[in-house]
Amino acid sequence: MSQPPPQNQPPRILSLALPTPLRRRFDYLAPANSPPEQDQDWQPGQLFRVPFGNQSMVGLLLEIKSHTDIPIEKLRPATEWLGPEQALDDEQLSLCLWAADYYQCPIGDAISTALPALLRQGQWQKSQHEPRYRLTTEGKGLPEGALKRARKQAVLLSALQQHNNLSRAEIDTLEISSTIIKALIDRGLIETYIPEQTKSENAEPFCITNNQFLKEKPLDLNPEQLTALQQIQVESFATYLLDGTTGSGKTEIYLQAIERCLCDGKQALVLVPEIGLTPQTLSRFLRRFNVPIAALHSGLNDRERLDAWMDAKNGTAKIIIGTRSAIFTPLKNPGMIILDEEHDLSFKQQEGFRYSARDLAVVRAHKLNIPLILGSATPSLETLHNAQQKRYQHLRLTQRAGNAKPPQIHLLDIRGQQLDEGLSPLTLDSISKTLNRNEQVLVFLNRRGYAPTLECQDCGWMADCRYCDARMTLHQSPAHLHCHHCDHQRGIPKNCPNCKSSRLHPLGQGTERSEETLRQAFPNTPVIRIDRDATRQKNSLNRLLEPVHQGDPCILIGTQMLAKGHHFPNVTLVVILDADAGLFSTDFRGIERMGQLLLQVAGRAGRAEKNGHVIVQSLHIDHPWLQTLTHSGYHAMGELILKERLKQQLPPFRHLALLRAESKRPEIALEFLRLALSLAQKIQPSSSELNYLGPLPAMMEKRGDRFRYQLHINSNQRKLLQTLLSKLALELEASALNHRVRWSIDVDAQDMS
DNA sequence: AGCACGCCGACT
DNA sequence: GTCGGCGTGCTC
Repeated sequence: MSQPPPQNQPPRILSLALPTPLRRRFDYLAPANSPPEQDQDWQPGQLFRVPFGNQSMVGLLLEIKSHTDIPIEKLRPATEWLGPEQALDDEQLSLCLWAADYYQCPIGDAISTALPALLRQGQWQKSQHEPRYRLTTEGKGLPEGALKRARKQAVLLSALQQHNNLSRAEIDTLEISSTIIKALIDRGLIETYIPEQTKSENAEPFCITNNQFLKEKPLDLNPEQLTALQQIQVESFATYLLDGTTGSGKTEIYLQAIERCLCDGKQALVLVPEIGLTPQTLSRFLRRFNVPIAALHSGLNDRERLDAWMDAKNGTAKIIIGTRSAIFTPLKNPGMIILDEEHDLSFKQQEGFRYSARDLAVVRAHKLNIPLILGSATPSLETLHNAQQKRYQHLRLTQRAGNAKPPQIHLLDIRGQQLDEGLSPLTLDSISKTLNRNEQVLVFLNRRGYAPTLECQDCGWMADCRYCDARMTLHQSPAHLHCHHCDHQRGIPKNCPNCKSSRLHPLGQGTERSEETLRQAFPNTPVIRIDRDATRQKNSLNRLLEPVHQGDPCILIGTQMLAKGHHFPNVTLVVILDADAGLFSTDFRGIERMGQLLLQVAGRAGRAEKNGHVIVQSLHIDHPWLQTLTHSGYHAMGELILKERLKQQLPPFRHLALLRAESKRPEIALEFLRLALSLAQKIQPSSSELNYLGPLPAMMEKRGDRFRYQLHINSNQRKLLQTLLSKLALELEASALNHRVRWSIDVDAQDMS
């Protein structure tokens, strides 16, 4: 096919990214006995199998070079070229390289995050139409522990219960032979099927409009929505902040913007927070559009994920909906990126490759020259600041769609009040009145378990975690003490370990306890608890919420799981039990978080025709931020906090990176950070442009039996910070302490804990 | 990260 | 006498 390469050409050296935490690229010679003309087809983004130490790995080609700094005798030939298909196209690769550089992460880590697991292992084979195995209805109805005597059959059944469906190759990894499979098929417990592509629900288009992509008529927009939609230019890059209160119809604007994108023959990439990708969210897209939609959610197995990825890559899928990592999805005809609830913390990965999908969305949209829409009712201060600086176009929606009015927020002073297990008499009275009107109540308490701790009433002892600087939470069902920071669990002591007293009592309120109290106070009303413990089983959230959607009077009690994405049209009263938790946080973002959470929860009230009320119980109702938030709204509070941040030179006015270190031995972690500081000072002495703070203990110094410290590095120039961090990371990696501590760099850290 | 090599305690 | 603890060093 191509010309043979000229003679006497210097050796071609393959520079690869490998899945190791080393901040290096690895150079290899061409695979032995590869036909010489083949290297004409080699391109960055392709995969090669290579020997690494005494193991074999799949690496991604970054560059073909004729020269290397590594002594030539150390180079080993690659084992095998895995073919002309690019695992990452040029655009994705450049995004990964940018991100690895910006977030100070080894290139291999970044690429591993961007690739579906099967690709990472070099398993390309497309299996879109390969048959898969799944349980039949009969197989699903089988009680646990059935088939005791047929061990292998039981293994396959439980694997299918866990993964929904498996391919032949996946079954083979369980070392299960085809006779076993056949036996189960013969017994009618499992069956094969050909997986279909994700299609829109019931394929016949409704076609009310003359638009072939729609099967449902778009909703009418109010003037505000119309203005916002008209300002969104689909032809070129711009970032839009779609800033609208809960229920103001942001989703409808997304849908109509996507419609324009589809008409241009382009794809839309939609990112939602981790908990946001509920079946309801997805079904709204499926109802509206008559095009293939790929959903990248956590329930997919490796094969399904790869298939969805391939659909996006070859352009079959027109709309791609996914969570954080979906920002790396390949797009054949990219037309638009939408990122909903942009303030949500789940867009920032908190470990390993600590990227922000929101910030990468800006970078990617810019490179692709396509629009990006960031949506939120409570935008992060970074984003508000960018909007103020005119880097983002600020589109405001202030009216609620339909006739819904914004909920009224009442601050309720609970100082000196006789509380019934955390509920004030006035609160109980309001709940009662609401229920009598046949309406529903939502009680928000961001603390699961029965009580935050167990206390001895004689000597003051409290149930501390052995491994953390924290109290163990008391749980009632099942009864145990549980550390929410390290997952350590133990039984509940009968007597105080300190003074042997038997007067051990729960201290404070958790959702379990509030549930109990509310049940006692309102014995004739269903009380439904929603938190991680109550919704552990698959689909239990939907099952629990079913009666709520029926609309009959009930009380919902739960954690922040209730704050996101749900619509409860008949909830007219929201009670926030403990608003003070975020008020005095040591994290400078604590107050911003509290405001967001409070408004997100408040937004659940009164979404239909009925007016909503919000009661915020607080010991500090005079607190200026709480006052501003409730009387003047989120944006006024945002302005206030931004002024404070400017004064203190905190983000978004300065860029902040954290160097974290942890070790079982505190002195080693501290020693590491002191070394880091002295190395850093040599590279970039402190000045007004860039300075250091620390080493400081983390907010929770000991966690999971490790002592944690951090060095804060902040700068007014992103470039300066980045250059310093790159050099520093290399020196730290080469240092003798490298392996003796767990350390990481967190650029634009969101969670300082 | 893995994985090897290497030098000191409690076990068949 | 060995198994195995984790300190140290290397991976193109």
